[in-house]
Amino acid sequence: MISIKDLAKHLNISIGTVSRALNDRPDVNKDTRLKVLQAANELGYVANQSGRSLRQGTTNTIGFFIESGGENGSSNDTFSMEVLDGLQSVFSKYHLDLIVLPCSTEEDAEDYLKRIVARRLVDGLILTATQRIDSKIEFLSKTNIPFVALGRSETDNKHPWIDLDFEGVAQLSIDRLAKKGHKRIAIAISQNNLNLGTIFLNSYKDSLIKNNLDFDSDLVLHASSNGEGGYVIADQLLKLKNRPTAILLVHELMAQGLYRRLSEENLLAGRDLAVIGFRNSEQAKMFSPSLTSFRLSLRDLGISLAETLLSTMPAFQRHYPNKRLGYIWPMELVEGESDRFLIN
Amino acid sequence: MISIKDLAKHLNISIGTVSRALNDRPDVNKDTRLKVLQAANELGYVANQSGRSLRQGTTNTIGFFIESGGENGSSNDTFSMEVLDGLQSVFSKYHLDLIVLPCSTEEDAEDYLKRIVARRLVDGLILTATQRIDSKIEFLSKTNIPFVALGRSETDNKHPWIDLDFEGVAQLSIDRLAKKGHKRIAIAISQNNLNLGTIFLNSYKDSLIKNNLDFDSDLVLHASSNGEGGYVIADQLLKLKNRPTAILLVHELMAQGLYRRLSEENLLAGRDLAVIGFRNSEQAKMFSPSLTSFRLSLRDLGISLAETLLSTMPAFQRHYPNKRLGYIWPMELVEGESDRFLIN
DNA sequence: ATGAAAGCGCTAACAT
DNA sequence: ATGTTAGCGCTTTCAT
Repeated sequence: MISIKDLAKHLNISIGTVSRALNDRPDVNKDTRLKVLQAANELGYVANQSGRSLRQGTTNTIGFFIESGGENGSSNDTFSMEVLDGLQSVFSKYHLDLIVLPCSTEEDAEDYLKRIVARRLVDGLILTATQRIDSKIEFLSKTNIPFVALGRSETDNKHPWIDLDFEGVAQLSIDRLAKKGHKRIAIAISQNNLNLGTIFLNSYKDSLIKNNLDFDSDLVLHASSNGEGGYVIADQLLKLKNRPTAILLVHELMAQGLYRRLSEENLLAGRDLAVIGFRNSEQAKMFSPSLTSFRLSLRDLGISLAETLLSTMPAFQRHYPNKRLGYIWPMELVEGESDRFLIN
Repeated sequence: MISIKDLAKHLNISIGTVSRALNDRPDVNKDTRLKVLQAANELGYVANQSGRSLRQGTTNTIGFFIESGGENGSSNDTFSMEVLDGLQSVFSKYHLDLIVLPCSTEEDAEDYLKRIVARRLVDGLILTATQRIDSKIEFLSKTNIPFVALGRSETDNKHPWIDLDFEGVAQLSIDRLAKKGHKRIAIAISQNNLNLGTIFLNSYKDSLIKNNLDFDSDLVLHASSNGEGGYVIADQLLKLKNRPTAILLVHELMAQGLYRRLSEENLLAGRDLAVIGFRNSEQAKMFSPSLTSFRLSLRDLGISLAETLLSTMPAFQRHYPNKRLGYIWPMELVEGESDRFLIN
């Protein structure tokens, strides 16, 4: 592999000049710059990142933290891809590379982050899998590495975050169902430690009150955020002596298992039970009946995450002067068939 | 952030000894080593990766290449997570970190890889999104960076690869459907450039011949590998004057849209049309009717990918002496309800 | 068993 | 505008 020394020798100029030319410094002759860039291109020279990082103390790399090993029911799969693309569309403007840092199930997330930070692998981090009490946030706040969290947390150290509008979704859903005459509305929330469950549940309660509906703890169902979880929830729901007429899901994947369990009893969403899912994924439309759920642009979310992060990084914040610290990402109702019917 | 110099000063010994102690060199006093490790732990010292990389010419990092921006219909989402976990379970034994390298839709994959390789970001690569003719493979073969491809390619430069058993799936499926009396069996393949489509289609043809069934090009349907694609395919299928009685899907996500379109005509998979999906994801069981498809352990696949890669890396190949270059990953039929019925 | 020092590739400060 | 050189943090060779 070719180094800057080789390139300089090849051109018969000093490595200093080569470096300056490649880094677009102003104090370099136009012709020289051209020659250098051309030679670099021809010989396929790209700066060794370790050399640069060591010298500059910066890696030009942003890390996107996730937890691998989808067994735990999050499986936010398709989600990430589009978000990643949005992130990259911003970072690429500043020649920042995005890498995904998957923390294995076998490793403690905080230990993992400690290693990443200490090794100086990235200049900034995007955090996911935010928990209600989150040691990752606590740790990162102590270091001075810039980061932005996807998801609110009660562990709030004045760090920037963006979260989905769980309140809005819960409220709009309950309002809508109440208007259709539903009195007993269940809610399916995830059983893991993520913060969103709590937020969603609280908004659900508030919205019930607003609509003069009674809260019944029997109607709060817990399961994992996937198809299986939906099946379990439908099963619990069917066993209730006083069944709800509607249900609100914290994760759209749950709909699959829910529909399945209903069909086993010859019941149908949108006829026997009103169902509202959470995120309007590409799949929502393909359910039968199609799932009423909430749309958001994941790519735009990625863009906003990137901009928020950059606004906290000294080298870039001039580009993004007035970013908010916390931001609730709006979601828009997409009417489906799954909550079509009215209660007399 | 603390450096090895600080640590050495703190302990009143030379940085050479500290380095040796931390790297488990034999020629260091037991007590010294203990003291160093303890101090490192206390002060939270972790070696700066750039410094190490620069000196050693190695990064102790493996890259997992993917293409971000799921619009293109691959959306292999949940897939990756489990594979990643398998990979990490192997790499962690050797203190190798795994990072995911998402190539944005806006960037050419080969250019992206060139940058990654030239910057010396990783010691080895796992390639995905393998194409029939794949410039990524061609490029990587020219460099001397170790890599393993997930997916076969006609661009074969004696590089290691692992691929799913498309032949086996096609053959078992056709045999099974033929045995149930089906004479007209359609196949839904992906419209992108990935190699798997070709392989799947060829095996399908071969298996038809083996079962004395006629090949009809009308029964080869193309669409994107997602719910939407399944909808489109069902639509095409319904328009055929001479409809097939069974269909084989190259991607299980297609089943969603297919079921949907069928339901719009009051048709049902497993009663009016036999459907066999590809991978038995967690979702398959949650379809109604449940989807006959093929199981594989993604975690084990990840483990095998990792081992294959290591077997080509000089520093590790002694641990994995006799790995094959190419390997077809077996898949096991899981009977569902979607192909239940018999043709008289 | 330990210390001293070279040098990996790069950028930036200083010199010219 | 260009050349020269120190030094980022680390490992490893050569002394001792």
